[in-house]
Amino acid sequence: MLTIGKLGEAAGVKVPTIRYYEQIGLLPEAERSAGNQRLYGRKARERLAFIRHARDLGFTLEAIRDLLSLSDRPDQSCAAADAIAKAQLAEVESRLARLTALKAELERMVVQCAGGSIADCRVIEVLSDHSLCATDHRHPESEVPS
Amino acid sequence: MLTIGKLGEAAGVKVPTIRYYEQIGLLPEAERSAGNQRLYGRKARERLAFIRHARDLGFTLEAIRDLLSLSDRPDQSCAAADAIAKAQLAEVESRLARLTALKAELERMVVQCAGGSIADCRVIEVLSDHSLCATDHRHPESEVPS
DNA sequence: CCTTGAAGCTATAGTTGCTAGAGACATTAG
DNA sequence: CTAATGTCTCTAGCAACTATAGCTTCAAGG
Repeated sequence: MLTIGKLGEAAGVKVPTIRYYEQIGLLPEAERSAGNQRLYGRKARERLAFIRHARDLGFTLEAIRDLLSLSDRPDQSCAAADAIAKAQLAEVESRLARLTALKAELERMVVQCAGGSIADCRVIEVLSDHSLCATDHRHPESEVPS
Repeated sequence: MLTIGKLGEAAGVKVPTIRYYEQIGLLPEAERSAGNQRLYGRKARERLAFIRHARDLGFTLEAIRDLLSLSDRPDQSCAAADAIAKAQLAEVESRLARLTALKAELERMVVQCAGGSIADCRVIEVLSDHSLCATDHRHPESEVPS
């Protein structure tokens, strides 16, 4: 049995994050020692590793909640899990596309900056005037996931 | 002079967002009409367009605050603005790299899912066991901007 | 056995960048 | 003139944590 600190170290998750996951019901309430400290066994370790890995892959906690409840029913169809993963893939692809466009525009901005004074700064200028953007494209919705 | 609604429409920014920008000091306090409604002139329009454009390019509000205060002093060196833009570019590039890796992994997960039952689901399996990832790479820090 | 320092506990509040709601007043179209 | 928007302020909520305060428990050294 591991204490919360050891578990966090093992899984690469910070201690308050583990407590947070318990609080929102993503992890079950941990067993407690005589002195009221949380103790974790193999199952909790595996569940946390699952969560961590899915977070690394960009799944939201909501999606992870769904995936976890699916993995608790191994006899059912895999379609739902597949759908969640596909949605996540689509999301990642769309973010990639947006970021790629942003990168191009930022690069142009930075390259054109001759290092003079603010008055001639391309960076400020481009930001001030959208029409100075390379093409007449409208900007992507936003680079930050909604 | 525009009302807040017209301004928002013109700039592609929602009304509460404009009020929020004013509240956090990104926009100056607006003039008011006799009936206490906000009124905006050319300068406010330009400033909001600047903010909107910078947000579209992924700059944080903090970075935008800096860029705005730079653009208010047109005689100074452009180096600071350049540095902010370069930092943003680096951030975007790193996110791109991470997302590209995620995409590859998600694609593998999805492709390998044969559509059987959860017990054989690659999606769940890969999430459960990091060692099933294609290579022995450690995952990127996180795909979500910190 | 006792002390000290690290690690754990709870609870609350802060972060970023908004968004949504309530309830009241202002403006405008018909 | 009335009804429908639009705007006002204020507060609370979202994701996914992170940080703080003030306490208790635990493990190791003297």
